[in-house]
Amino acid sequence: MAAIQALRGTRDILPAEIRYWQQVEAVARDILGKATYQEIRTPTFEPTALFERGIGEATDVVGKEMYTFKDRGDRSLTLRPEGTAGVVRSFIEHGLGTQGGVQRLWYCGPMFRYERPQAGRQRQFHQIGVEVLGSPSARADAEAIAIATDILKTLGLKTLELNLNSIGDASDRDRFRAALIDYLTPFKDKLDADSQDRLTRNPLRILDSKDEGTQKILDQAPSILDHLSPESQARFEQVQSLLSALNIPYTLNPRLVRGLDYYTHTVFELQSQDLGAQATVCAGGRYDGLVQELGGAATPAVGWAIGMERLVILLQQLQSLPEPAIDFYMVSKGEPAEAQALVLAQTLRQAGFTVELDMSGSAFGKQFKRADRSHAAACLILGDTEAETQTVQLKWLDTGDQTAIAQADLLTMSDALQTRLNSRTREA
RNA sequence: GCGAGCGUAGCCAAGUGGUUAAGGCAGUGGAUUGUGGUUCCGCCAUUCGUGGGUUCGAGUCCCAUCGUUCGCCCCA
Repeated sequence: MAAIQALRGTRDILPAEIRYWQQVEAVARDILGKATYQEIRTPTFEPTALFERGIGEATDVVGKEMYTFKDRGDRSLTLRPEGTAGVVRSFIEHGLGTQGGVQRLWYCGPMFRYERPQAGRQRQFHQIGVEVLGSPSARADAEAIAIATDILKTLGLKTLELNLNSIGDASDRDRFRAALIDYLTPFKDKLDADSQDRLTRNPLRILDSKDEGTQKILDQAPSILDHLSPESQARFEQVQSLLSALNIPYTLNPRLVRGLDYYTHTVFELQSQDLGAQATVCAGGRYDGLVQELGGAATPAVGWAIGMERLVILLQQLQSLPEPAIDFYMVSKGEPAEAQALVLAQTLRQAGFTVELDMSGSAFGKQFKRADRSHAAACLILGDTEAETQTVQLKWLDTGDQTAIAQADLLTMSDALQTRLNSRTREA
């Protein structure tokens, strides 16, 4: 019978890889905690209407990438394709904005989009993201970006490029859209097919077309930055000067536009040269209209999301994380000894040591071979003789030193054992 | 959704239509019946993602299907 395999676009994260995920989560948790961001967990499925209204019905994500289905109560559900809509729904539903002040929230978890899988792009993928709700200040944009770069830099990524743009507010964009259409229409026949199609549907998206011919035409196109209102422009300049004050280098990219409808003003992407076509590791921006769009009080907000799979790919290129260290490898043979070894292993674990118990029942020689391969600091050995005398042999694997210890004394020696273990770690 | 490449063991692979499917790593048994790292010997794919077809003969050619990789699209 054929074995059942993981679905297309889904994958298992095996123990050898999970260490990287845990490292990312630990670093993010620490940095976000220090900036007083609080974790929030929202459901992985939501009413379909939430994403249709939040992300925009005309977007590709909503139009052709959502996992949407009817449940047994005939409700239309969708597996979340991104994190922001759910967090905003929760923010409104629980009145998190009514306490005044700014809500700094972060989340992590799986997202779902029905796309053709590629390296760094799965159908179930994972994001870690933040949402800052309630501040219109440019400082909120700069703080959010600073925290993202801080997390990535702490993880060891030094070569990411920060692309920055402002797409202004709705009326800025209306004016720009008209100017862009005026400019592009005479060139319509020379644009690539996708861009021709977008000229009426979503002309801003033409700006980030990868087609060379289209890019050439765009060289002379009007820039969004020339169509910002004085207020939007001042706001964007403030974001830039704050980033400079934070010593965060960035590249102005007037052609950076986002595929989700809710963005306003600041948009940004952090990209790597080492990921192929899926280069964006972290992206986000301001979304001042979304809370109101979803039925809440008008609330300015900014956020971003990191693609975990892409980040982990980069980390694996960068460094190899060691296997977790084992303090003691428990070798035992013979029925009473094996029982005592189990009890002793539990006692040591409760005292804080990491103990691997060999349950193979194979010859001592084999068990020592495995002990060696486990890179444990020391072996604890129990055979018939030790079982009878209630002792245990302690053998340090680096020097080969071996001494007999009464089982009852092992815990009272734990400080000395810990000292010896620590000195070994320092040498290694 | 579109285009192209690739699927041989847990991993890396050789194999270019001719009969027993190299090799390495890992694993495992023994030399070594209570003491590791080296070494030596043995075992480890009735079968090449799956299903059809062509052929006297298919891992090798053809078709379909599934998976994967790269690009487009999209996006984190």
